[in-house]
Amino acid sequence: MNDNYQLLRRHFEELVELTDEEWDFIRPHFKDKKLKKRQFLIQTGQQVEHEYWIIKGLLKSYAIDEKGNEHILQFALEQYWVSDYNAFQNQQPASIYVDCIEDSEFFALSLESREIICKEVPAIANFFRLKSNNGFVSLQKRILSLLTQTAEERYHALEEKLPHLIQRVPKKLIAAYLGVSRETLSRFKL
Amino acid sequence: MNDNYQLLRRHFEELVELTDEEWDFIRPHFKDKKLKKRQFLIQTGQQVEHEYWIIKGLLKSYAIDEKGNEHILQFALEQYWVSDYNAFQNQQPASIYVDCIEDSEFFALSLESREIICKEVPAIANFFRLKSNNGFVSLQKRILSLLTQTAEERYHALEEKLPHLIQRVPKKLIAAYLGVSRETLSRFKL
DNA sequence: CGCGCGATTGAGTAATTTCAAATCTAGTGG
DNA sequence: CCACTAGATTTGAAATTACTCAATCGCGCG
Repeated sequence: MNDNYQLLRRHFEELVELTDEEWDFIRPHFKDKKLKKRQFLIQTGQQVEHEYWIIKGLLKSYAIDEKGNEHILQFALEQYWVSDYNAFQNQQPASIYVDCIEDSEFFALSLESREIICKEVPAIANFFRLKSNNGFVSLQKRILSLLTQTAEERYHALEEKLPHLIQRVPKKLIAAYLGVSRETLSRFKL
Repeated sequence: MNDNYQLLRRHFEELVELTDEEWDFIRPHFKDKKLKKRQFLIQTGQQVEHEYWIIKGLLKSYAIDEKGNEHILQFALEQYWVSDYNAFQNQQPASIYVDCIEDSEFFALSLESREIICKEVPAIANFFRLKSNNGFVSLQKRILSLLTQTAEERYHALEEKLPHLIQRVPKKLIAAYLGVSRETLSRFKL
C-alpha cells in the first residue's frame, strides 16, 4: 500500500520536483479503490466525482453507438490517468463508459482535491499542466492517424507503441479502438 | 494595438483572475505578428519556437500524406491558440503545416516565455492547465465523432458548432477536416 | 466433455474512392 | 464592363474497400 503511494510520488517526480512537505500535503487526497474485471468505473449518465490514476490493471473508456457497437476512446493501463474528463471537469453527466478489462486498482482524486492541491502546490499545477499538454499531443496524433492512415497501418503503429497490449486484450477490442470491424481486422495483418 | 492586448487580457480573465501587476509582467512576452493569406506560420521540419494566439484571421493546421492529400487537424480562428504542439513542447522538428486561409494577426509566445510566466504567475499556469484540459476534451470528442459518426453526421455537427466557418472556407477543406473526399462530401447534405 | 467466447473465413451488399469531365464562380487585367 | 482563367464544386461511372450476416473453427474453463 505504501509502495503504491511511492509509485505515485515517483510518477509526479517524473515531471516536477516535490518536497517532503508538499508530498505530505498531497498524499491524503488520493483514495485507494479496487475493481474486478468487467466492473464499471464510470457509466453514462452518472456524475463523475473523480479522476483515477491506475496502480495496476487495464481498463477501457468507450462509447456505445445506436447500433450497439462499442468504440474505444482509450486503453488505460498502469500509470495512466483515466476518467470521463468532460463530465469530470465540467460537472456534467458522463457520456462514456469506463470498465475493467482486468482486475484493477487505482488512486481516486476528486475535482475539489485537485483544485486544492493545484492551488497550494504550484508544482502540482505544473504537473497537471504538462500532463495535459502531453495528453493533448497524443490525441492530436491519434486524430491524424485516423485521418491519414489505414486501419492496417494504425494496427502496426499500435503494435509498435504498446506491444504487450495486443496480447492482453481480445482483438475485437483492438478493432473497436482502430475504428474497423473485427472481421476486417482479422483479414489484415500477417 | 493596445486594443489587441486588452483582448488577450480578457481572454485570460475568462478562466483566471489577473492583477494589473501580473498583467504588466506577462504582456511584454507576447510579440505581435502578421501574415497574409497562403503564408505559412509553420512548415514541417522547422523548429517551432512559439505558440500563437490568434487576434484576427483564420488558419488551418494539417498534414500531407504520401499521396499528396491534405488532412486537417484544426481550423484555428479568432481567440484560438495554435502551434505544432508536439514540436513546440518537445522541441522537435515540426511534423505539420500551419498556414493562413485568410490574412491573419497573432501574438507569439515562446516556450521560454511561457515557462517563465507560468512560474512567476500561478494564475497563468492555471490558465494554461485549464485551457489544455479543455483542448484535451475537445480532441476526445473529435476522436469519438470519427469513430462513431458518419462523415455526413460530422458535417452537420460542425455546421452546428461553427456555422460561419462553413461559409468562410472552401468545402474541400471541410472534407479534409471531416475525413472524406471532396466528391463524397459534395454528394451528401441537402 | 461440452459450452461459450473469440477469431477466422466466405459471400453478398453497401459505401467510398478514384479518375474524368463538365459546370460554376470569383478575381484579374484589358 | 467584359472576357478570361484558376480554383472550386458537382456529376458520372468504374473500381476498390469495408461492412454485414452467417457459418465454422479453436481454445480454455467449468
